[in-house]
Amino acid sequence: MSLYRKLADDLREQIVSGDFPPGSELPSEAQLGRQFDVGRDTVRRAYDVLTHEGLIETSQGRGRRVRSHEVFVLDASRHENLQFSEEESGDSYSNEVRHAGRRPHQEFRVELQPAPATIASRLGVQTGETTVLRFCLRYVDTVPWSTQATHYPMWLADGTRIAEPHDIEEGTTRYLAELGFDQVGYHDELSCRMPTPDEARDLEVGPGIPVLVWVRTGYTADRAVRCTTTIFRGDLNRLTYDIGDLQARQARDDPR
Amino acid sequence: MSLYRKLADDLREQIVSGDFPPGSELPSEAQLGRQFDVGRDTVRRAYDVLTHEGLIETSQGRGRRVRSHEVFVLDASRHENLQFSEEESGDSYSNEVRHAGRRPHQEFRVELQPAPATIASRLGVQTGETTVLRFCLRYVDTVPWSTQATHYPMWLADGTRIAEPHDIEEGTTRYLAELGFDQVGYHDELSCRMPTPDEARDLEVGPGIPVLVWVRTGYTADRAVRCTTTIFRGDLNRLTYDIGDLQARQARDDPR
DNA sequence: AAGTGGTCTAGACCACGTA
DNA sequence: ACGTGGTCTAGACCACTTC
Repeated sequence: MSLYRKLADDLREQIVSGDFPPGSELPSEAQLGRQFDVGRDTVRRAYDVLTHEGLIETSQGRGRRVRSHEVFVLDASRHENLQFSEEESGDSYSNEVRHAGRRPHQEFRVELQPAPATIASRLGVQTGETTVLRFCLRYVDTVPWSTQATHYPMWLADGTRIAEPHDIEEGTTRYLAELGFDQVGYHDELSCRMPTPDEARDLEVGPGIPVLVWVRTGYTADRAVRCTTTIFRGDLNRLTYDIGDLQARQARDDPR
Repeated sequence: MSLYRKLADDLREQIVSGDFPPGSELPSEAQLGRQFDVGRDTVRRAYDVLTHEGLIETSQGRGRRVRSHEVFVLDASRHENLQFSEEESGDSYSNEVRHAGRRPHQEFRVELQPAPATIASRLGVQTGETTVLRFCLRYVDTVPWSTQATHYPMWLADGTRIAEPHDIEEGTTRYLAELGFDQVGYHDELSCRMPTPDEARDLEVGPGIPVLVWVRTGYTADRAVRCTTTIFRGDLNRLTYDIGDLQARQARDDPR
C-alpha cells in the first residue's frame, strides 16, 4: 500500500469519526509533511484523494476544510402536478423553493437549436430538426443549484409565447394546457455522472461532486410535447417519488 | 491557464470530437511529453483531470484508453410491481436482467444489524434497534453492477424466513405478501455521490465514476415494512419512472 | 511579511504487462 | 528486456489570503 493512500485512509478515518467535523480546518501540507515525515507532494496526493471523494474542499491561501452538506429534496412525483391545484400558479421550481423558505432566482434564455439525437428521439422528431430551447440556470439564495433545459418541437412552439424570449408567468405547463396541449403523462429518466467543464462552471462545483441528471418527457394523449433535462448538483439535491398508496407514510408525517 | 489544464482541454476536445473513439488507446506519458515539450508530471496531471471526469481509464503496464459506456435501464415504477403478474415469479432483479438477455449472478448474505439513523427513521424504529439486513452484491454477466441492502424491522422478520440466511426463491416481496404484509405503496429517494472506498472495491469502480443511490421504503396500509438501499454504478445504470397516462409513448414503442 | 495552496520540473525507483 | 504507468522526493516559483 502506497504512502499517500495510507495517509488518505488515516485522514478519512479522522474525518468520518468526527475528529474533524464538517466545516473544520485541516492541517496544512507543510504541517502534515513534518508530522508524518513525508514530502509535500505525498501529502498533496493524499488530500487529492479525499477531494475527489467529495469529502474536503480547498481554497488557495486559506487551506482545506471538511465539506459540509445541505440537501434540498424535490418530490418529482408531485412536481408539475398533472392536476393543477387552485392556489398554485407560476412555475413549480419557484414554488418549491419558496415553500422551503428560501429565495429562488433564475437566469433565463431562449434559443432555437437543432435537436441533438438524444432529444430528437424523445420528442419524436428528426435529429437536427429545429427545436425551441428554453434554458434556466437556477439559484437558491445565491448558490447555483441546477440547470434546466426544455426542448419543444417547432410544430408546437411556432407562433406561441413558448418561442418568445420571455418568462411565462403562469408556468409553461399551464400555458401549454391553455393552448390545448394537456400533459397527461410523464416519462422520467435518471442517471448520474461527473460534470462537463461547462456544467462545472455553471454550477460552481469543484472535483468530487457528481451531477444528477433528470430527463422528463411530457406527453399529451397523442404525442410527446416537450423534453426537460435538469442537471442538479449532486451534493445539494435529492429527488423523491411516491408510488401507490402511502396513507401510512402521510400519517407518520402529519400526526393529528 | 495552467499548462496541464490546456493539455487536458486539448485531449478532451480530441476525445469528444471523435479523434479518439471509445476504446481507443491514448498516447503514452513519454510520447505526449515529447510532443508538447512538457515534463512527465504535467502530462500525468492532464490525464488525471480526464480520469476524474470519467472519460478515460488506465491500466498499469498497458496505457490509457477512452472509456466505452454501456447502460442498463431499470424501470423503477414497474420494478417490484405492486400487482404481481401471473408469469413473473422470483426476484425482480433476476427477471430484469434475464429479460435484457444477460446473465444475472449475486453474492448474498444476511446479518443482524443495529439500525443506522437513516434507516431507523424510514422504518419507524429506534436508532440502534436490531434489524435484519439482507445484502446482495449483484453482477450482470461478470461485471459488478450494484449492491442492494434491505433492512427489515425485527417485529416483522423474527421467526420468518426473512431472518434466515437463505435465498427466498419466490422473491421477498411475494413472500412478505404471503405473510400478510401486502406492500401497497413505495417511497423512493434518489441521490448521487462519489463511492466510499468500500463501495469502490465492491463495485470495482475507479476514480471519476459516481454512484446512483436509490432508497425505497415499502409500506403496507399501516406502516413501513422494509427499506431497500440500492447502490448503482453510475456509468452503467439509468432508472426510469412512468407517471400518469403514457398511451402515446407506448404507441410509439409498440407500433402495430 | 508570512503562510497557505497551485504549478512545473528532473530524477529515481518500483510494479505490471507484453513479447 | 522493454515500455507502460505508479510512487516518492527535492526544489523552485507563483497566486492568493491574512495580518
